[in-house]
Amino acid sequence: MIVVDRRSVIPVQKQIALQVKKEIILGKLREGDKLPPVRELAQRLGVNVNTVLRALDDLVHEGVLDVQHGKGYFVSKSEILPKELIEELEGIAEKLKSSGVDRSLAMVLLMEVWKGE
Amino acid sequence: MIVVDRRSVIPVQKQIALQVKKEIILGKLREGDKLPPVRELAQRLGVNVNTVLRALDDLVHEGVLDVQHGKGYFVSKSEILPKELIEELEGIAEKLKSSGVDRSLAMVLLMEVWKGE
DNA sequence: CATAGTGTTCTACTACATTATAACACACGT
DNA sequence: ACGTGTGTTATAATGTAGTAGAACACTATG
Repeated sequence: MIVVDRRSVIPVQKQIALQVKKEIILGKLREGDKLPPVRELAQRLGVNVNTVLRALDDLVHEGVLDVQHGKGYFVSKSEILPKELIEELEGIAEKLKSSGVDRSLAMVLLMEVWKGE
Repeated sequence: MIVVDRRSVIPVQKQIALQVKKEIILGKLREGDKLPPVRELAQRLGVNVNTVLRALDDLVHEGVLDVQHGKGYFVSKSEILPKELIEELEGIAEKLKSSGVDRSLAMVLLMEVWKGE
């Protein structure tokens, strides 16, 4: 399920790109799958077609999607994340919330601990 | 250590606010501690004074900081995060990286798993 | 070859984060 | 009372994300 949060500080364009990648890594979108038409996506998300277009173009440049003029956007590669990792993440999310950490702060902490790359 | 990433899609203003909160929750800034002068912070971070000011004002409104005209900004409340949680986060960060997940995608996954709030 | 479904490009407009610069206001030590 | 260090406010200029709307181009199907 792809959604955008208009209150977020993260540009809608980036949110869409990241959400598509998320769907892929969670295995909900698989190699070869066709994405909905850009106009439909735009309407569903309540954003402009151009915004969707720019998001998907970024993913094409990254090699995640594949586009065919007149046909549509397709998933070109998919690496699925182990389910255990997701569960582990869920556990940590709960603990952080219990400690009074909110979404944004959780992200910063994860980044603080990321190091490298 | 507070830093801003100019390439990030997250507004500098927000980055600064989040970084200060991070320093507090990690225990590096404690209740009553005085922050560096806004001009000094601005120079150190390579941003404009106004930007620092807006970031800190947000934190004042949140009740995290306390400001005294002519004196400075002070930490007004501090809740420190358990060290085990940090270590747990570090562990999962490593695993995610091994699975080819990058910074941005890691954030999206964390948010996906967050639910509620 | 006509039509419907798709992606593509362009231009104009708006909103907002950020910068730059300056002037103003409060606190404290001398 | 002054000067230095601090926060505060205001204005103008710039850059980028996002919107809106239209026209264009490719693909498949009948």
